[in-house]
Amino acid sequence: MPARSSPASQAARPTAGKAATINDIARLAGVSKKTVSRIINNSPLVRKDTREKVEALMREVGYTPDPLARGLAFRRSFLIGMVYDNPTAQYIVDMQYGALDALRESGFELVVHPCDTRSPGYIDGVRRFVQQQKLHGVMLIPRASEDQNLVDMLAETGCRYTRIVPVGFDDRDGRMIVTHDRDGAAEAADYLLTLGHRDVALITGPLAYRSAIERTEGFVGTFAKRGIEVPKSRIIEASYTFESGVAAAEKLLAGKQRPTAIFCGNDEMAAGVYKVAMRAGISIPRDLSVIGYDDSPLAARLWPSLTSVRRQTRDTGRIAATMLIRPDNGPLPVASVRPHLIVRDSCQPPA
Amino acid sequence: MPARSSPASQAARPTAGKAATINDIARLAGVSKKTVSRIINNSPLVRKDTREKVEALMREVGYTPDPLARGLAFRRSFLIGMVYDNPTAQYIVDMQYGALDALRESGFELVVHPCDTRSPGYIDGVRRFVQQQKLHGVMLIPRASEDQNLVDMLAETGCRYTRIVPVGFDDRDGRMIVTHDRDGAAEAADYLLTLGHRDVALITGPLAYRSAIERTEGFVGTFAKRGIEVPKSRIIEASYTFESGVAAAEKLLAGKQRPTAIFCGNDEMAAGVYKVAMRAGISIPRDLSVIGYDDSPLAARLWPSLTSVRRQTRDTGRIAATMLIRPDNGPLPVASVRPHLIVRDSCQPPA
DNA sequence: CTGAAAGCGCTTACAG
DNA sequence: CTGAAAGCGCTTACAG
Repeated sequence: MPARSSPASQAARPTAGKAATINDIARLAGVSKKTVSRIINNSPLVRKDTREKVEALMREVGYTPDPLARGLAFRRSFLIGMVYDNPTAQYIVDMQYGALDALRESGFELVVHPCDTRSPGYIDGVRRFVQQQKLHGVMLIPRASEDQNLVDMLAETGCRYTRIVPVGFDDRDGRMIVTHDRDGAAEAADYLLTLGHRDVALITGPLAYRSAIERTEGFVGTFAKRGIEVPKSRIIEASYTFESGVAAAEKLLAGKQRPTAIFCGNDEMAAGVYKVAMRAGISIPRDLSVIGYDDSPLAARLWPSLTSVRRQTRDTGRIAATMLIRPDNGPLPVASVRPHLIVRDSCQPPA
Repeated sequence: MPARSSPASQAARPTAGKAATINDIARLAGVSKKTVSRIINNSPLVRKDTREKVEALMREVGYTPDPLARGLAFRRSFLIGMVYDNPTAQYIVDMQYGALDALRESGFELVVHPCDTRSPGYIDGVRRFVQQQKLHGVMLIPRASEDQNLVDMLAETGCRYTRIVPVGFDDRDGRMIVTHDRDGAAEAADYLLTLGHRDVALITGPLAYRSAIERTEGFVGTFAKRGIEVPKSRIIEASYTFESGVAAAEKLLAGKQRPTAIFCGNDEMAAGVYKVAMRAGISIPRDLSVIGYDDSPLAARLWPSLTSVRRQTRDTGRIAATMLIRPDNGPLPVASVRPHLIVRDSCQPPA
């Protein structure tokens, strides 16, 4: 059989149907595949002109390395996991958008993993997710991010992670983004103080979560600084749901001694306050001022539109993902995101 | 060097730190790795007792095949992509939950890919996503699912897909889930007719989308069957946003000749109607009945709570993902999901 | 700065 | 029904 029809000489260029591989690039460029590999991985051990020649070729051929093959050799995939236990759809979607902002053109993809932190096996579920997929890293979203058992498991398996948490968590590794909830609540309190409110109430999320504690302390503390104590009877612990907001509002708005303003731990519960007030003929904001937290789509759609504390959710997601795909995995400075008040139509000075 | 300390004899059991591989299982079970591979892939060409023995061993060791290695050999990953261009967060999250219901314990994971169908390069973006990740399949969510160019690109690259679409799309391949929007709108119309409404109005989504057309025709057609024509002046095309709902409602509610009821193509626009009505002192439902579409969280949180058409979003996502991971890739019967009306407090007979 | 060999953990194609 | 060889497209470990 004549040697000239050897497969090697036929495959001088990759076929249109099949994608080019590292071998094609190496052969076409006249270098070893190891050199191509070095270029893919941004190794400094490549001469500049070699790098440029090969990179031009890769662009021309439209070559991108196969993440499956790279993952197998690296023993680590190019997938970022997002682990969350949060009922607020807009928050989750914003966080996903933010993460994808950072991941775009990076070769990494985002794999979603909602879970139920109250179910006993959930940590094992995350462990299997992380280990089977050989995840490059995971983003821990509130409230799952507050679970130290989850973080310990991740540290034990050696999986890198970033946590999105309020102030008050151990920051020795630096891989966290701190959401200054206290500041957001304080800004809401300042605003109400400025309007002249003195008799205010608070509907908080479950105080088992640090974020709920931070928001409560931020609000109550700001009034305390002005010498105004918010009495215990004006603070109701609810569960971040609409229904729990309704129940809390019913208590607060029952008697004659109503507060002139209510600050809610999220917009869902604020919507519950709206419902109770509307039903009772209590006019917002004339008879009652209301402030929410989250600045969810709900806030602008309620009537009157709801003043609320906006979180930088998309930015937060972007920062968290950026941390995970940094080439070096050393300690990082702790990142901070600050909430701020969006003033709409739900507050005015007390009557 | 004595032969007894050979690596092979030391590695009789996989180490605690390292996960077992197909080689460990094969050696421990006394079969070839090819036989283990057949068992992983549910090949019928394995004797029953061999299969049971090996499966027991895999459970005992806690073995799961590496999706990276399998993907490399198969030339296809174990990832399902979700491609969407939809602003409604709850809809997207529900669809993700549904897909994950189907993917749980299957070895597949869900990779999200939001995109902007109005940007010129978006189809190339999806193509790169699909090809680089060697996706097992993609779910096409409305409204991206209506884009024939997208579907054509996918067919060309050989990537399997499922589309979630209204009635009216080519179903030769069967890989679609039909969301009978027309029926949902008809049910809303029937309900208003039963309450006695005759002078009704309609705020639709962009009629460039088949789903908006279906909802419009379902509503108008049901009135037509009763001999009632909905005049063109009572039909306003908006863009599914809150703001566009506000603008449409302002037109419809301006003069003295107001309709007694308004059906909206989604809840966002219905919230816009609420805002305009509230501001104008038009009482819902006394002076005006309103129906939305989506049954989003907003519906229950508005006051009065909004009657709305519920879509089986989570079921839809589950069915779409189930289709994609079926072992056979042949033609399938077209799946159907039916919307239904959730009656709340926003409608009553006309004054 | 560059490369040849071996390996990551699976499957395909072939043989029996 | 079972298996030995080669290969998927990369990287690691070593050598130069």
